[in-house]
Amino acid sequence: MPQLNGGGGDDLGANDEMISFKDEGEQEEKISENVSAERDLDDVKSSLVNESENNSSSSDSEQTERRPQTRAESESYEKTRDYFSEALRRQQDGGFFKSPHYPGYPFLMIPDLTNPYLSNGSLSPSARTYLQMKWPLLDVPGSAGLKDSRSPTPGHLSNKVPVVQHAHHVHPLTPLITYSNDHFSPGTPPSHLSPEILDPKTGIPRTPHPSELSPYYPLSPGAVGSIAHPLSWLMPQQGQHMYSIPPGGFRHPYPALAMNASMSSLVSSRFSPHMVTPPPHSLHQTGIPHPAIVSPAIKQEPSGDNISPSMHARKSPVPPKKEEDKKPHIKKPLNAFMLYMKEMRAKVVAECTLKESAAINQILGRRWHSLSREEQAKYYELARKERQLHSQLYPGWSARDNYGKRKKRKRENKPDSKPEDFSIRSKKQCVQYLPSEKMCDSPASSHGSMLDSPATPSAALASPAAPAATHSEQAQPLSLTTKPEGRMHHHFSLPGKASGSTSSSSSSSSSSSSSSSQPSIAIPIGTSGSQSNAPILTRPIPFTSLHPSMLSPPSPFHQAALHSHHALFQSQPLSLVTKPTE
DNA sequence: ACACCTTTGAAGACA
DNA sequence: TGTCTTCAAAGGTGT
Repeated sequence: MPQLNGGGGDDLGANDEMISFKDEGEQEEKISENVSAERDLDDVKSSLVNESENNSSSSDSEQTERRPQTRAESESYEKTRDYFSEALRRQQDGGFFKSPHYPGYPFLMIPDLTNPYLSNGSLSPSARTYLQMKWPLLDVPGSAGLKDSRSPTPGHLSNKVPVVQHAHHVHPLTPLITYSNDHFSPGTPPSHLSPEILDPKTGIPRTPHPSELSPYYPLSPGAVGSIAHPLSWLMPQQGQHMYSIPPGGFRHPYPALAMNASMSSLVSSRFSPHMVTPPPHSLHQTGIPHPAIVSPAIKQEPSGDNISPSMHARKSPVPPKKEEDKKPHIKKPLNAFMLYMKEMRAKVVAECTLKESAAINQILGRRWHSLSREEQAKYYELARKERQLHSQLYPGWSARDNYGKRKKRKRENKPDSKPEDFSIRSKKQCVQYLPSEKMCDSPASSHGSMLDSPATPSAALASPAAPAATHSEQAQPLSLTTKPEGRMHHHFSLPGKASGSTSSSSSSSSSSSSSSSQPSIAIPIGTSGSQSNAPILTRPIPFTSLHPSMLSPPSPFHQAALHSHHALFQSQPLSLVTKPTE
């Protein structure tokens, strides 16, 4: 990731981005994790699909739409996918995208001007903010989705549908690749089969000029050709928009909303006339708003966003005069973790039966730490671009503008906070949020601040300074096992109430309300100290988690120990604490 | 209806 | 400068 910083004049504060350090052992552990987890995950996914078929029609259609219907199809699909994956690799090697900084992002996002900035995924497909260009022929299952696109599937009408993905050869970012096939209109040629884009004026397919790929970002020129579009990250995977817009569309009350030529050309160049319907609210290209804009009226009102684009077209929006008075809510640009979270949420949801975002986020946080530095760097870079784009769109915007927009987030003064508690900082609480019955992964110990890295992600990559910390435990294969096994004796099995001592001591009683009903084993381990929330382990505690080496860069000795330790735990698939061993 | 929960990171506020 | 707070996403849960 040489372009991460490169002194490229990033004036957006990207230089202070931190990347959690992961030692080398984690890489191979991750590989092992993926390999070992894939089988289990596939099984679980299958079961999840079966469940979902009975549970939710939307989920059903989503799942069936993306998954092979039969075993024969599945096998064929697997083979085909492998084949194309290989082809993809060759293609990448061939330099189709030269020196891909983001080998996992072989897609282009197509903004959809129809209704690009609705706030949630409960929208029709046309409301998608960006469509994704996929690698040619890579997206085999997508064709299935494509053929079904004629009938609006609930899959893109709801963002709550877990999207099952195959774990094989799945880059952490691939959800973005596979999710939006059905957003190509039925009559549209399979745009994703070709990297070419359509001229917005003529509609003639043409090959995108490299300069068009990312004219937003003058910096990191090396990434321009490889990163499809920074705005692609504004397009969540489940038909959800990263930002919202007022139902009446944007009227760019702020001069900042007027995009400069390069921006508009970039956006417009992404559009296929087949895919873009006339803007229902006379949205000019130069008026393309950043989806961060959210009308205060609808910001907290998902239902209000569910107005279909057609409705927008039909009924005249709210008198613009009124909205001019209101200052639209410009959301903060997403940070790296948020980008990661948006992307991986569906996958985690699909892998687990968890639905609660709090629990999912714990898993995501853990996975975030288990990411390799390179992988994290991608998100840091994209977050940086996100911020830059945001700043370009809204030069005068400040995060302070959003202060107070939310109603009282946290209880500032927790009456029960104990002085000796490591949760002195009131921000976070040590709560084992994951229901023990459904736990598919234990939350990560939060040691982000502990993993202080050099000033830039790239620097972080070059000179890891973070401790080995709990990554050995973090990199445990994601297991969805729900039945206790013999391995259980490896960890500090405690009665379910044992967590009470931990959570009660480190968290407010109120905060544990959601998890109190399902007590899970929570064992605090060595904490970062700088991070407020105490890590809760619900797995066998790796000795490295407690080892002093976690507080310092691993020495070769420690690395060797870690490796052996990793091997040990790799041979033992993560046993989840599903119920107290009693 | 709305806040909470949970995660990390960015940015602002404040001492 | 360092610490703390707020917000960004998400969606189930609780009030």
